[in-house]
Amino acid sequence: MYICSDVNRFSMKNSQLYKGSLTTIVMKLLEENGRMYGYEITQKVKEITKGELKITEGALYPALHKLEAEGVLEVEIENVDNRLRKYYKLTEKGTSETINRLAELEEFIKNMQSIVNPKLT
Amino acid sequence: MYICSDVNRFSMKNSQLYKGSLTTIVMKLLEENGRMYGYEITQKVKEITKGELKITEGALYPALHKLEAEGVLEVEIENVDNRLRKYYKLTEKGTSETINRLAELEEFIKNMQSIVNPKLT
DNA sequence: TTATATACATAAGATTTCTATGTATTAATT
DNA sequence: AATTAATACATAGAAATCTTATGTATATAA
Repeated sequence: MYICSDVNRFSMKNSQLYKGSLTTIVMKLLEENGRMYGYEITQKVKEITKGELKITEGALYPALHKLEAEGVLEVEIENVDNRLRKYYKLTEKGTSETINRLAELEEFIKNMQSIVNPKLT
Repeated sequence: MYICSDVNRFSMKNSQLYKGSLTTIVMKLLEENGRMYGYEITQKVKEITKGELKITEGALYPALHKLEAEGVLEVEIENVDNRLRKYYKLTEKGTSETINRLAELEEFIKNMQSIVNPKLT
């Protein structure tokens, strides 16, 4: 019988703000690191944000599959220590898409800062 | 007969990134301006972001109703030029919630910048 | 031997947002 | 005079995304 030991498998209080930013984060990390597999992405994000953002598997894997279906990512399956790994990397299309996404992110951050701190604008 | 003249009533290419930030934006604007009505909020955001972010009515009005139901906002209905206006302002609870939200927003922006620009971290 | 870490997956439900439509008044344009 | 645009609210259906929960499987640490 399978027993699920639910310790730290999920994010707990991820701010609503992160909604909509998952694919941008994934694409940026892949641009930076060449290729990564799903689990590695979750760990990397946790590390970068000092544990503040925990990407859930239920969000990540479907997102990766969608990006692959859209031709943004391509996958290489490997076997490491008898364990399956699916390495993802940006396609050519994905690379140019990432440039757009990062520009959008910069604009977004600028706009949010304008709203939060209208004096500086 | 009613004819809908659909010019500029909706946002067009709002980045996915804005998903999840609507209530934070609304709360911050109300903290800043004391009280505002829905239409005013849409115009203010358009102005602040120089037309880049256009809040849709289909998103805003349900969000305002929900925040009111949660006790974050309270409403004062007024009649101006034969037109209905519903002014919203933060409740006491809403004011303290806003402080939390803005802290979360700062963290979020910091984390997103860490991801985009890992060298500076 | 039990739990944790690694590594994938999907389905149900909740939530949010977009698109489209609806009503109504006033102001501007043609 | 008639039409369009602007002001001001509203809601319903669909789409998209994310959370929660569950499932399978191997390797390692306690």
